[in-house]
Amino acid sequence: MKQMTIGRLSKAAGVKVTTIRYYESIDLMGEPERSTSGQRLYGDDAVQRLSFIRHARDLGFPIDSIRELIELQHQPGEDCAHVGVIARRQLADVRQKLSQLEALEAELKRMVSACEGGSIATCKVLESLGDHDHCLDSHDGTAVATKLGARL
Amino acid sequence: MKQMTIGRLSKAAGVKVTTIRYYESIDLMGEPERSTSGQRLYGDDAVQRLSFIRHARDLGFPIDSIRELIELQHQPGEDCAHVGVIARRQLADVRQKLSQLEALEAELKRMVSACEGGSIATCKVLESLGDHDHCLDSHDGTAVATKLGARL
DNA sequence: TCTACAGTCTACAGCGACTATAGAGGCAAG
DNA sequence: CTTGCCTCTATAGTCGCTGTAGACTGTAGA
Repeated sequence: MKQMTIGRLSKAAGVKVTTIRYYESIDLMGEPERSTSGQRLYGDDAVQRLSFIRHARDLGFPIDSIRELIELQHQPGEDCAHVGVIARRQLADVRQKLSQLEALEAELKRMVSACEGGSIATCKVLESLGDHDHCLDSHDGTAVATKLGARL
Repeated sequence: MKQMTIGRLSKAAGVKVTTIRYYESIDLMGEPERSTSGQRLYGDDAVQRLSFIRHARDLGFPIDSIRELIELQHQPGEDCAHVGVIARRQLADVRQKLSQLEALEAELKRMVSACEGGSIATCKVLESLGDHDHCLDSHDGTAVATKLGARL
């Protein structure tokens, strides 16, 4: 099989068609050839590249990091220290999110198990949420969850 | 102190001024009174409500859940079962994200420690990313990280 | 009173990484 | 030829804010 349509590429790499087109629009995937009727045609190299992107996204690498990694890939002679930096940055990011999520888990668990039914008026969950002085965050005005959701 | 400006409310609840106005625009915070010159004026109840919102956001509750919780708060006679459902849903969400992040952490750690320097051509990190058959995800075409980032 | 300067106002664009929708045209099997 | 899926472009929406521009207001010191 020499050339495949976007749908086949999509299945081969496990990335949605619309996402592939999106990647093309942000220059993460190069522009493919086109059939006479204008349909995109890809070779096997596209599967490789897209799988790479997908795997990196699965690991939470932001698009810009993936762009860097792909550029580095194309300079096989260079030292891979830079790659290590990017990967460790990502690992640190994941670990930070992990510890924040663990704190969230603990508080939610506590809240949920404190609730033994009854009326809204005495609900421990709402009480706990309304509690003004809680423990989770430094007071910089940004929600923990916001930080968590920002990337990854 | 009877009435406070948005800046004071911001400090009292630990939520940015712009965010408060945003909450107003999406009807999460009601419209406050205004001074003759048009500045927003809040009472202490606003601090309560905003702190509640902030705490819930810190725990990753999506805005829509918070809206539900606030509505429930205003029906003190009702049973709090619904509150429990919302909280447990959030807890389940957090736990799912935790387990995905743990898997990410493991793979990233493996990748990073496999890299002992050298040239790009032999870099284990890139090799690992390029590896077509990896283990993380079911093949539904959505990146794990996407799911993680979606909410929370 | 004048002058800084911080705070507030509205309206709208931008972020990241897609997803969804509309409306049109293409392609292969029956 | 028709059915039905695939592909095309372009645009708007998602979530939860954040940032910007440009104008006005409120307060404290000289």
